[in-house]
Amino acid sequence: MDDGSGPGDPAAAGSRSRDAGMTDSSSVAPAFDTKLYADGITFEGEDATLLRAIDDAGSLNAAVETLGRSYSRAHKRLSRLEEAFGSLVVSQRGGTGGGGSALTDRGRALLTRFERLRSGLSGVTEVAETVLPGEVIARTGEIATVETAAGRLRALAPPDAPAMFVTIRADTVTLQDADAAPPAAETSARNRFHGTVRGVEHGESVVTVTVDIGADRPLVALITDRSSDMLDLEPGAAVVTSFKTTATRATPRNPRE
Amino acid sequence: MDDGSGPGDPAAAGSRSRDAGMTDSSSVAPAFDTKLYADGITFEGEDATLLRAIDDAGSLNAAVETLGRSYSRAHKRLSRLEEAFGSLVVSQRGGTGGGGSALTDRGRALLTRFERLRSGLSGVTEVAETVLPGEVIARTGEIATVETAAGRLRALAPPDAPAMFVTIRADTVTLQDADAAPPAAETSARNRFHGTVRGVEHGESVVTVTVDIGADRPLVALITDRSSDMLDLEPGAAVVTSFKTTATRATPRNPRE
DNA sequence: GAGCGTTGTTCCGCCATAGACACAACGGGG
DNA sequence: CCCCGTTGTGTCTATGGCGGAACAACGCTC
Repeated sequence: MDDGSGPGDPAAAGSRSRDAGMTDSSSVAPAFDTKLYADGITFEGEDATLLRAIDDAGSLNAAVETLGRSYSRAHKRLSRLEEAFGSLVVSQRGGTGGGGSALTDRGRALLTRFERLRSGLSGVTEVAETVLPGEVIARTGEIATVETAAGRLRALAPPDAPAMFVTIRADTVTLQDADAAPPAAETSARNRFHGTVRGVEHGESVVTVTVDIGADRPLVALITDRSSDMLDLEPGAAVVTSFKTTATRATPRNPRE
Repeated sequence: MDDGSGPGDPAAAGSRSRDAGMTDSSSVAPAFDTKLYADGITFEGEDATLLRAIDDAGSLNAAVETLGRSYSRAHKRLSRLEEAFGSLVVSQRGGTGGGGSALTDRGRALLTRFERLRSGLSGVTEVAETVLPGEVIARTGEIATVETAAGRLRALAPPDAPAMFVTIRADTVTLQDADAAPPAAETSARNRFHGTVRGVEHGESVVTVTVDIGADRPLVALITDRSSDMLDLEPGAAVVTSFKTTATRATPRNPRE
């Protein structure tokens, strides 16, 4: 089951135009399936909803009823999952109400583990990012130095590709006051660019700031409104942007992209 | 197709013990499927490998031959994909060698977009993280203040859950010299904890540092060896750890976990 | 002891998916 | 002009997954 766009419809992730697809390149939305692998099978979205339904309903029968699935299949699936993941549900046959099923601690833990992973993955698809084209000019191990329009930066990069896209997640970008910017030496070395604020877009309690750093596309930073107030950000303001190299990733690109 | 563990076998992501599954809770490995959604269908891992094979082989026929798939199915799949994503391949019927197929710029761009997404998602499953249990004590919009064993921190959190797990990705944690730690006011406000280095594990050009910050589990930070040298990190050293609240996510947990 | 609703297990059949196969169209090369 | 290998299209078939149904076992309640 697709759970790549948070709860509900995968189409909800990006605003798409229904008509085209031919011309509008922005109509393709990133998505993903969350999985937990063990021993040979993977615990997926459908399995998570099944466990949740059992937890709610108190019986496998009632669970598959509400989900519109078949009992036999769900039971088999549960058996296979328990071979790999251990006991997930305890079932009583006979007794009050005819019996029932309930999640074990392990089953409940697996469910929260799944949700935790899903939350982390959803960050990749939901958070804005800026991608800068560049060329690798040096490399030490898994870290490459990439020359971009904004300047040189260091990022995790796969080997053997001279042309790269560097993608910088907005939630990893830190903004600092341009005047009081501390010297780079006394913190963990980081990618650091001076820029001027282009736009400030307020969310509920979070602010998306676009900063011109000399590239053709601005750097996007996601910070709390509290931070935004402290730095009193407004268009035209000078800021220092910084982001860790271990948090930015480069991927190969076609040289003429 | 499963691509949640990088290229190849999904089992490669975590070292698992083949025998159990019953007792070893760490034998479950996170994984994912990368998807690009457009108009009604999703471009998935299989589609990506098909496009790559076409790009390599120069013809759809040779591509499906090397992949062991059927021509008819691959052709139909391509047609459906192109309805949603636009022209992905150009094909010539007849001519030298009987004809052939090649990727369009759009097709190649879709491929790199897919790979870029996959790279970002793989960061979630590959990078170490520390998860701290805690209780929500305040909330403003999508940001919650969570009380943990290490102290209070702020994180993105779903509504309506008092008990939370806060997960902090190692690549979002910044280390600073404890002596020269700048005041928190002049940067974007961040979660900040004093701690002492417990372990330093060297990778190829990257260092994993575990820092005791007062919780029962240490905070894990992933920094470059260059940064590690500058801070001259070693067990027992005092450091200041900091991480952005927009980069840390909280997920509901069972109160007794 | 009968009734009830659940678990646990098996078997059957439907249907969607994918491979296998066939065949026309195409266009350069020998 | 024929040959070739590819594209493009349709059809047949096998397989796997899933729903549906049937039935025994179970244990509390009445």
